[in-house]
Amino acid sequence: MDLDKKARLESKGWKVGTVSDFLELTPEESVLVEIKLALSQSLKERRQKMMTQSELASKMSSSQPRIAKAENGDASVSIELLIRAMLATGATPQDIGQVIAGVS
Amino acid sequence: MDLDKKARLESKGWKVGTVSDFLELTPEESVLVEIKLALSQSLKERRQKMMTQSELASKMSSSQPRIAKAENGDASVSIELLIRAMLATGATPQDIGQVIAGVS
DNA sequence: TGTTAATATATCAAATGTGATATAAAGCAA
DNA sequence: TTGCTTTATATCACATTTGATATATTAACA
Repeated sequence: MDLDKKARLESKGWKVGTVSDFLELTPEESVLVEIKLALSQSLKERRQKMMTQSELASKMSSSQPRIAKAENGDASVSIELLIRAMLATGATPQDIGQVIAGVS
Repeated sequence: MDLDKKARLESKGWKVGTVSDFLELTPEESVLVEIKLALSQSLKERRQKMMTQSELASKMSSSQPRIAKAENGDASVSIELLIRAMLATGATPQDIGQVIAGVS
């Protein structure tokens, strides 16, 4: 993973620390972050095709700002919320499984 | 979903309410619970083949009681923890994706 | 039986994630 | 430009999830 990716992660609140700290992320930690980012991206693509962030938010009783963070890979968003949002766009477990399986 | 399944969920802390409340769970909510249970089961099977709950807990700086809850589908366990635990058993994103895709 | 390892249950303070609100910024058409 | 819609950012009180600890239960076996 290059420094641009590191910078992108840091700007979203991911605590990747210094370069050496970053390189010391365990594979498990890295994979978890990558899973979250993959879900974020997929969510954004799906949602944009069919509704606004506000519409999705009310469908799942969340808030537009939280959807914005979810789609931007903000570190404060749980996988749980990402999956709930995917489901609210009509994604099936198969769709979600495929996104996760596509990581790494 | 039958009443036995409802009883099983309730005993683990899932707030499924009365029968009518239970039947009014949205498909999204049901699928989310099923994803969690599928991950729990897969985690238990994988972990049992290679280590104790305590060993897994220290691998991922969690605690043995939390692993027990994760494996028993307790409602207090997040998908995040379930996935972290799966990764700690050596599961790949493909493995995890397959478990989720197998739901429903 | 008794002893030990493994797992399950209970409790709790601290950390993390949450929706709500306000508001700023960006996009886009008239 | 002006309006209007959508998305992004900031803040915060509240709820959920957390690891830790203690302890109870179960399992396996001498």
